[in-house]
Amino acid sequence: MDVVRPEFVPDPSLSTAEMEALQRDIADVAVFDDDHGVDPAAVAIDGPVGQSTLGEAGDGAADEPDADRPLVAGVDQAFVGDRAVSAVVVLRGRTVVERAFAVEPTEIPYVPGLLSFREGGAILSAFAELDADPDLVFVDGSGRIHYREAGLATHVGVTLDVPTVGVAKNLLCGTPRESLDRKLPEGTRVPIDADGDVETAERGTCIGYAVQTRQYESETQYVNPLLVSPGHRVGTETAADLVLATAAGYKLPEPTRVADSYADELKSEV
DNA sequence: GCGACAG
DNA sequence: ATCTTGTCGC
Repeated sequence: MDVVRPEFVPDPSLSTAEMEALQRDIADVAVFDDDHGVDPAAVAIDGPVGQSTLGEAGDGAADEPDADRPLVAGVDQAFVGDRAVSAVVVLRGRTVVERAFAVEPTEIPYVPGLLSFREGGAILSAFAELDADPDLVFVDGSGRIHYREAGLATHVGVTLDVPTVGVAKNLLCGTPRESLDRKLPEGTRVPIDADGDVETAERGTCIGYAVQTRQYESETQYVNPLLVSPGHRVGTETAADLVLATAAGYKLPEPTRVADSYADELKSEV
């Protein structure tokens, strides 16, 4: 996959003010509505909990049950010393059809709100190595849940012009409509509203959801929800639907989970 | 000055 | 993100 909007490629050498200005430009062209053709039901991974399997080279369409299903990718980063490893995995249903990666030196430290300038370059390089063009990409981090509505998932989605969903484990900004500090049942979603920290959105606008993909049986112990938001060309509600549909018995959606372990695997080899 | 802050 | 042992549970 190649960059479609070169003017948005993250440049770590920009000043903070320039980075923030670029994010505003990105948010201006980002589409937080459905424009993707992916039916959550078509990407749903159901049945018993099981690991995604690597597709075999000789698989023909005849015995491939997922042949007509959408391609969904997951991307995740790991760090080795001063280098970032970005790993992309493409799934069709539960089958891994392609993997790609890139290793690049980290130019700048992590700064909340400017994550895409630290990790975006490696991600784009990994996608440049990818032959497939996925119908949807899950990115590890926020999308619209961001100070300028231009988080990592939005930045990557707009630059590649591919539908993306942001999946984060922690909340960057915004206010949950109800407390998340309690045990939420599996399948629950709690709206995240823009607050004073979100400069570009009217206060009260729903910019994402806390999504409970998994929960324990136990009464006292509980799993924290994921924080899901549109990256690009996906609506807020649909972003939550897609995450719930692709969570196969684990907290993380399957594409993200598989990209996670691939990044770990690469870390040992690099 | 103090608190908050994706990965 | 990363540094790390044991431990609870299916």
